[in-house]
Amino acid sequence: MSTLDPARLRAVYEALAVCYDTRHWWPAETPFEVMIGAILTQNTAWSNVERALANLRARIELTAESILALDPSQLAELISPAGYFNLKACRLIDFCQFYRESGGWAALSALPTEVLRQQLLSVKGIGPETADDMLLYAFERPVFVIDAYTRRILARLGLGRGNEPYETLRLACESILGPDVGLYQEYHALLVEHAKQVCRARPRCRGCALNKLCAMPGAVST
DNA sequence: TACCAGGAGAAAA
DNA sequence: TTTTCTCATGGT
Repeated sequence: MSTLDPARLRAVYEALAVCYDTRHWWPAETPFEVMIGAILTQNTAWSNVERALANLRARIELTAESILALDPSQLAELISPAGYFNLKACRLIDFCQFYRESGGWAALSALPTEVLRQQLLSVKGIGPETADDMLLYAFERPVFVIDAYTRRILARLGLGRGNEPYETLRLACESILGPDVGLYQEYHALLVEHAKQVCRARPRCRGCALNKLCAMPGAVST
């Protein structure tokens, strides 16, 4: 059972929206590049992912065929700034094989959202968060992304326990906010930006965009 | 030097 | 079913 309060969930968005500029938050030239970035950014700061993407762009055109044409060790070397390079090289290859065998962008983007989500999740190395990043930012489907920042901030505000199953939290947020791709993209970006810029340095959110919400009943003041 | 970052999968308990 | 471990570089 979710403890999400609809009014407070919307208030969080409104409070953050006036504080951060998240335009071009997921910078990419193509949807495929978004998907590659989603894999590379697993447990990795975006600044390091940018270096890896720059290395790839300097060497090849960012397509599934070009990545599959690379030698795995060569691919690992190019993406090394993003960390876990051997692991992520395998994941990129697995994903590119899936992408090509599924018929590429045209075929995948024609699938219903839930079917597409299950297909993405069937690829080794793509978990719920990575799949939902792809669905929201590449395929522009109304899927709310739950990441560690989202859990942390919502739990701190008393909008959850912080340990709910991924699907429980995602469906609860989607139910409250309604299917709105633009809102989901913006909300996720705002939560990440807020967590990066304020909450990490100030665990109690004092003086931050969510100051008033942190003081409301149910919020965690640790 | 230690910790964290836009996770996921496998192994162990 | 839940928890722990592994993968690894770069910034603070």
